[in-house]
Amino acid sequence: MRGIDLSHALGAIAAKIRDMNPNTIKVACSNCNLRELCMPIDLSADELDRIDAVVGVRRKVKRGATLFRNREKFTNLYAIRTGFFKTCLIAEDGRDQVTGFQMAGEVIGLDGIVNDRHACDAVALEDAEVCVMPFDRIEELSRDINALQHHVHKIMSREIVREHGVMLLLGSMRAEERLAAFLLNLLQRLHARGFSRSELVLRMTREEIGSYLGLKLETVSRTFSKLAEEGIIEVHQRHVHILDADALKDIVNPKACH
Amino acid sequence: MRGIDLSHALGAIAAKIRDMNPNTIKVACSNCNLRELCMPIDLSADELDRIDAVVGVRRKVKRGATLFRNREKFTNLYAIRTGFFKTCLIAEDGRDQVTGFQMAGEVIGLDGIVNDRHACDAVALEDAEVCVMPFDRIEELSRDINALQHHVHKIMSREIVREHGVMLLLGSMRAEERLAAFLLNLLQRLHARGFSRSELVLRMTREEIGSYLGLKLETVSRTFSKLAEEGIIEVHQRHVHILDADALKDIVNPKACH
DNA sequence: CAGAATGGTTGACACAGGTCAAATCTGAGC
DNA sequence: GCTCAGATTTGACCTGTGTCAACCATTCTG
Repeated sequence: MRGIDLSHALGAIAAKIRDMNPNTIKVACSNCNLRELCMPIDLSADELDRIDAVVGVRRKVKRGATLFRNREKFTNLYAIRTGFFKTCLIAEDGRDQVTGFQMAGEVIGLDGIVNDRHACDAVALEDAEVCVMPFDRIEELSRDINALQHHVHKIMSREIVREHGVMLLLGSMRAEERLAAFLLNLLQRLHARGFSRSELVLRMTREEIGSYLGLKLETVSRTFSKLAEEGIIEVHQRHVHILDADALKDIVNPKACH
Repeated sequence: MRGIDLSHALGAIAAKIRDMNPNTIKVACSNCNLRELCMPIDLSADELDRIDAVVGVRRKVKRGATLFRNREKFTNLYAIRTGFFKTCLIAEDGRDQVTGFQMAGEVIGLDGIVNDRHACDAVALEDAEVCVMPFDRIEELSRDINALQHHVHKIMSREIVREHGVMLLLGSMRAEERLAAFLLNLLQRLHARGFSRSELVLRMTREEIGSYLGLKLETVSRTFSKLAEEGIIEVHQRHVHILDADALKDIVNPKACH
């Protein structure tokens, strides 16, 4: 199959570029969940090459542009290389619900598999680059490579579990708890990527945070101010400094005695 | 492998029993989503047999009993044969969030794949019977049978999309809209199983509905009463009669002019 | 069949968060 | 550097749900 050889070659070139650029290496490998899709643990060099070939093609997405849209034909999953996305559902009556924020190393597009059409919009919140992974090629390869097969399943299962958590948040938490849980979640994911555990820059507006958390933007703003007054965080626009992470955890989980 | 032969034999016996009992046939096949897992379209007789073998073992779950519990080791997916389940998440501080209700033909347990432990409790809301499907056997078989592989992916993707919908509901709808959406969703699923489009029996308490919808039980009760006053439904305990389905749709989606 | 337990309904009232509005801040583009 | 649309903050007020409590209905149990 020429297609495979071609993308294999592209993969090899990409690997060379990665070797030359420390930042890219970091995102693509050791500090990156992406590894879970294209490099499950215990992979032979050959298997790794074949997976790399699938992940060969890249695509840039400008801030504000969509990676895919609701109802669009589904063909690819996307692994985020750099940048930050939101996924959102727009109801017929115009209501717009942010269903998630995705950062480097995360996989986006799983919603499209059921009906062969995407079921939400994916919008870049800053200039981004993604690895395009044709889903039929993933299915093909995961028939051969057990570890890949299982990792695809894990990624989907993880998304299901994540959404359970969001349902708990939306269904039973108050505004302050929601925002605290949101911040802790972002911090944890950013920290896993080598960023500070106490400092973060929000890539989204108050309105987008509010949509995700089931709150109005004014409530989000007020809640930020309240947490700041209490000395738990410092907020300067989209820059947030965590002063007391334990206090945040206490807010989310009142009973826990750390 | 003796295990396969044994469960294959069990599968054959089960098939006979199915042939003898019209009700069971109905659930297992034509009117059942379960078909999507154990019988993707376009399957050879041989493939079908092999899949049947995986789905061989059954398990009964009494009303109120759990099929699996949070943190329990994950080994199986379960296809519901008969009965009705809820899945719920119990936070450390005791908050309890119902994340879904599942009925005959639906698959339960996908949350366990990521961490090899279940991430929620599955409780039977009425006496139930499930098909036990060892997940490693499913993975094994889906390497061979492309249609099965794709159907597993679809089932997981469907769950992700369903949860997106719940997020929209929890994040941006008012009590009346939530309840209307909930009723319409149940009706649609029941109708797909051959039940009336205008009549249903709730298997869960007001509190469980409330937990799922992010409302308190009193609000659920009041909202039922309100819809009844408006002549849209009739409620007698857990029996609900839909008098005006269009009105329900209007409530969920105000702008739509049907 | 009585009594208890569970589930459901309804009312009165409180409050978290929504709504509306005004003022300020900010950064992208010119 | 200036400008303007968009983002954020804050205040005042309103409303939909939550909370608490009393009561009713149903089913379970001995």
